[in-house]
Amino acid sequence: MLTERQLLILKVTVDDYIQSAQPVGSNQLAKKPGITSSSATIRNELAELEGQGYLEKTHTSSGRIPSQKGYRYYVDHLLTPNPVPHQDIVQLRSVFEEKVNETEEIIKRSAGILSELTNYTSILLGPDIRRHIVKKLSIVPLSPGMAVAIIVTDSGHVENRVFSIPVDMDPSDIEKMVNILNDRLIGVSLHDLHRRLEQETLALLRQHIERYGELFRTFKQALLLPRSDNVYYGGKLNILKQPDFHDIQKIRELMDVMEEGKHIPEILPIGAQGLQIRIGSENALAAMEDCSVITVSYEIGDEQTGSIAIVGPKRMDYRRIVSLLDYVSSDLSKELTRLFQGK
Amino acid sequence: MLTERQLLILKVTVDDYIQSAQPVGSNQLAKKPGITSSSATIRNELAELEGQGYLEKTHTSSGRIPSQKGYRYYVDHLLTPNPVPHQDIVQLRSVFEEKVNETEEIIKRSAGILSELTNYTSILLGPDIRRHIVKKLSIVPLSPGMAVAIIVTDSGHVENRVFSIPVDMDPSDIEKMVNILNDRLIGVSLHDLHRRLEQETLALLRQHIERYGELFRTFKQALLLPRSDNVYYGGKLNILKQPDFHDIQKIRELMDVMEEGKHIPEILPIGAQGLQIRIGSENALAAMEDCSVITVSYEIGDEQTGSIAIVGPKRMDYRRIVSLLDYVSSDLSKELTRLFQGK
DNA sequence: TGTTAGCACTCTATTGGTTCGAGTGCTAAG
DNA sequence: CTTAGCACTCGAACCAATAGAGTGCTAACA
Repeated sequence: MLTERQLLILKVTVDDYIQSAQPVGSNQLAKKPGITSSSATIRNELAELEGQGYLEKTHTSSGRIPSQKGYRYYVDHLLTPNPVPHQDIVQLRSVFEEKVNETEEIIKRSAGILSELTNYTSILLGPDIRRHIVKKLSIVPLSPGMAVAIIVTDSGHVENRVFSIPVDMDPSDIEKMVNILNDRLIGVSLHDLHRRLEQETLALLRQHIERYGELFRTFKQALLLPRSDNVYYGGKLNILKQPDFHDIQKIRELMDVMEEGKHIPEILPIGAQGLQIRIGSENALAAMEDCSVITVSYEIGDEQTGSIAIVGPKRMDYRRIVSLLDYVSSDLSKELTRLFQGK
Repeated sequence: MLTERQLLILKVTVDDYIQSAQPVGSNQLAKKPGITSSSATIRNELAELEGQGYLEKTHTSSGRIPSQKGYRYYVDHLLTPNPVPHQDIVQLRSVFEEKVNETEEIIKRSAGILSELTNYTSILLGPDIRRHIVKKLSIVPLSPGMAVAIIVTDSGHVENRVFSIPVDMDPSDIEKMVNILNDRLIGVSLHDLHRRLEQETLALLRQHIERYGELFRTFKQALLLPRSDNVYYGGKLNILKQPDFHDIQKIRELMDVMEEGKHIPEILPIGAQGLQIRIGSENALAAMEDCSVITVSYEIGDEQTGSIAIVGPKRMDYRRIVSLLDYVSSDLSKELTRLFQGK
């Protein structure tokens, strides 16, 4: 195990490397405030830390950099929280100062601010819209063969799809259908919508509407494609600011992974509570083996949850980001719950 | 002016450079089919073309690369169209084969395919939504103090905003308001909506609804923010594939410009009809001085227009892209008009 | 026994010199 | 007007030498 002095040296080494991105040597460390030993002693300790796998050398006579194990130990045991600066708080709070009412918009803007503040990339995951409850359904005819279906949920989220209807459909039939749908489906979650649609309304529709078949089929199909995702990125380009990423090939792989929100399950530990840190190869994706991801969950009301993540180089400023995410998580939980609680 | 042989040499030089990204020398050119002169003659002609500003050297003893003027001459006078390959057509047509009915979705997917096909970045601009016509308005109460306003347009586009309402609002008053709004505003364009809202409905609302003031104010405000933009990008990351862009700083500037759809007016010649090519510094933005942008407009019905653009390096494959955009433009015009004409 | 000064050693990064090759411009002959 | 020939230029690649930062080890010291 590690002595007090070794812990100190490990911590200072990681801190310094996080700050400078340069391998750190014994002389440099000896000069740091808080360290009293001479460079020779430090050299011995560094050798020991390297022997135990916490540090690495880039080449035989270079300074040390933290290994994966070193970072892991650092975040698990050596991380001292530091308060979020007032300035950051002001900027984060600005999201709530403008009168923005949509959950989605708030989350989106938070992502932007978070990435600006950190110079890393942020990923915010909104609450699972499938748990939202149908508040109202409507169908608006557009042209003889087309109509748009609209679903409003209790959160104020609006889903809409254009679908085709029989050309000579009687408008009153559409109205009847909307009435039946609303009668039966208000209060149902989006998750259950499709099933309930079939179970509860099909028979009724058959009973009251001529030529319900074609209409019902395209309508059902329209609702099937769950298109909109609720992932918001901030500062995807910040990757380009990090000196750690100089290989254009690597950058491309990384941005590719983040491009379409397709790999979210692999990037974020969904469902995990509280704060999670994944360092380097702890990430599921090969493209992210040089990255660290810090994730924290937040809650809206008692049921719904979302995630906030920061993606940066392994050499990211863990201390700052952890504090920041802690703050944002509780702030977002509080404000979104407040916005939501009136339901 | 230029002789026949000079024109030939200029064309072959540009073609070769577009293909190889390497400065092209006299020996190389002499070997090309279609060129009969010796390398010495070609050297003389190259010197002449350089003298007239069509070609440049990267250093004293290098081969030639096209100058801005050279590219300009090339696209204006030397571009011979080549038919769009069957394979590309198949891929482009696939957008219309799936039953996607939303204009926006079609445009979005076209952007994706176009970028895949070209390995450049595509920007598609949808028709100006402000010209769309209101088909239906509705207000759905969410919670005591909140409601969501929904506007459906004739194109099937749905705009929605959450806004606050007086907490003890009478539900029947909201219904009245919706009736008045629909009565007066259906058929109005989104562009005129705000003005007409005030002119035509305010007096009526005052007459029929208690405490219309607060409701009307927040409703109006909600409709004011014209949030959603109708710009779709495809393959933003393709920039990273181009060997011309190796400087990470440049890449960042470029991606920055394209990030938020903020600089669209500067990137695209909006309103221009037909095909436009902007080469290098002909672009308005400094970040794009190493890029070329090829733009083509398309029409939906007789009134609405949009733009399709491809952004690539100056050394882009003008011939291929021009043909491709010509095709896509007419195809998109045709299909979207068809989708739309039933109105 | 733990700490430290001193020193030889290692490895990188930088610099300058050399060579190789592709390409040019010019001249003179065809 | 065209072309062969040749001297010249410049970048890229390679190599050696050097400086500098850092290490590991040994021996002296508290």
